[in-house]
Amino acid sequence: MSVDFKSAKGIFLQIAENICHQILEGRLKIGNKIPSVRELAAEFEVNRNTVLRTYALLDESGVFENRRGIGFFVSEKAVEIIRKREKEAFFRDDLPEFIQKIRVLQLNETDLAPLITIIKNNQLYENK
Amino acid sequence: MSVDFKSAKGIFLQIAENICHQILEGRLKIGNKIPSVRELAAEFEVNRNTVLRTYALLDESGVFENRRGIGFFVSEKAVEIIRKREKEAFFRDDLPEFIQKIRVLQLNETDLAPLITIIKNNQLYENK
Amino acid sequence: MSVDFKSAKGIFLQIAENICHQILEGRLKIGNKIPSVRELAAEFEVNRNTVLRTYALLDESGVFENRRGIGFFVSEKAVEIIRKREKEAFFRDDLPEFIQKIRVLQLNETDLAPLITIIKNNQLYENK
Amino acid sequence: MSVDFKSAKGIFLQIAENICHQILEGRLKIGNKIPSVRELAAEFEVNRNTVLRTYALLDESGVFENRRGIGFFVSEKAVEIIRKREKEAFFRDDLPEFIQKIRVLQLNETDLAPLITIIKNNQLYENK
DNA sequence: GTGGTCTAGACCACA
DNA sequence: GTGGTCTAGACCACG
Repeated sequence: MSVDFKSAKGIFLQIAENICHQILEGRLKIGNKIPSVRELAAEFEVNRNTVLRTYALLDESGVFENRRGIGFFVSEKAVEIIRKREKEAFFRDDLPEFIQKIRVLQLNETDLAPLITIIKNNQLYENK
Repeated sequence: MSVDFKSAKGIFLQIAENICHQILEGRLKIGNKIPSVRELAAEFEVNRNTVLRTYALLDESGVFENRRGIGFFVSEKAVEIIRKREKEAFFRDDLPEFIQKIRVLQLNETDLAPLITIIKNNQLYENK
Repeated sequence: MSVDFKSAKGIFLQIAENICHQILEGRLKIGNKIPSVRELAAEFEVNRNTVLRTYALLDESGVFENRRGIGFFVSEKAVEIIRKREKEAFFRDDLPEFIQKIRVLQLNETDLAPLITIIKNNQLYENK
Repeated sequence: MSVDFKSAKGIFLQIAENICHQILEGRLKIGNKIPSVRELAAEFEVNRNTVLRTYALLDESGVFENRRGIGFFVSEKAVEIIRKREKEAFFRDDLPEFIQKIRVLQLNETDLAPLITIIKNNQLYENK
């Protein structure tokens, strides 16, 4: 659990992604208490305000719930909200850009064989 | 041919990509003279400094050739350089990130059908 | 009887309002003993300190009377005090702000029909 | 144009409201450039970050549009968005709370005469 | 010049 | 103890 201070992505966003992935993977479950702002700031060796910004973001978007004077908790709809948000972003931004690149670079089935394998594996996985 | 002023990507980068893609697709050929900074600035409705920055970038990466007092031209190795650079970036950054997202979102063949079609079409294209 | 942990209003204030309204509506009468701090804390599922703060507030504003070693009681002037305080606050703060919003949003008789009905019903109520 | 440093409402929110009202009243029109963060900070005698927060808020909610390196502008849908947001908040929060208060205080037509007059005037205003 | 991020530290209300 | 706001100032990319 660490942060890339050199990345183009803001630290507060990296922390947000980190937390969201923990929720998606079930390491943080619905209703769980999130570490306090001060705790997480210490863990990531980051300023308190940076973590606060992450939490405010996740609070606004409905992933967190805030109980006054107690702290933040994983909201009931957290998984749903995260998955929906990421899916929308994927089909709106990532996929078109990716397609544009393979077109421009004229990449073929051979170049992208591992990608195709992975897509088919996801399929199998789901059918189990 | 336009620019997204709201995008997270720098405008000078958007213009650079635009020009590189024109070169890859053969709309701008080796040896062609590049429009002057002020022309392109007018076309994109953008500050001249922004275009200047794009040109400096493409010049120093070897895509452009600067003939003093005359202007910029598409360098001989432009296509080669661009393709190499973009291909490297694709396999180093874009593809792993894309695969990661597919995994997290558990997308299957059906979700990504259009993508697969495009990859196969690229294959055909190349066999011609 | 419950509390909104997400509200912007402090929880101790929500509880205070709740109690005051019970007094105004006659569900808690003058001279009645107030439940102990720990009882109320259990009922609202709230920290004892929070209830303590509510009681301190109502005590110092004269709504409660503290009989040492016994507990808190609804003071003789409770109804009078609450009504006066809330009325003042209403005409000083709430009403002007409400009018301001009606103006900005250009709300008309139709939009506010339920409100007008309620005001007229209050009239009838009083004439009985 | 000033800010109440003692108010319970955060400064950044007061500034946001201030700007939204200017837009609703037509003093700031669609497409107008907003003063830079630094300018407004100086005007309100407030820290740059505070104004930045206001602008980020209005940007996210679609009231502002951000052109990289140039500044913020009043978005096309600004009026629509503000009006919609305020109307929803009014009917969801303010109106029920207001009704609750006039019920508890048993206020009648006489007490609220000025309010009723204003509602009827809004009606007339609209019919013109 | 523009906005955007981060830090450090003070001060506050609330539980 | 919790989060929330504000300040002051540094540093960055972009136009």
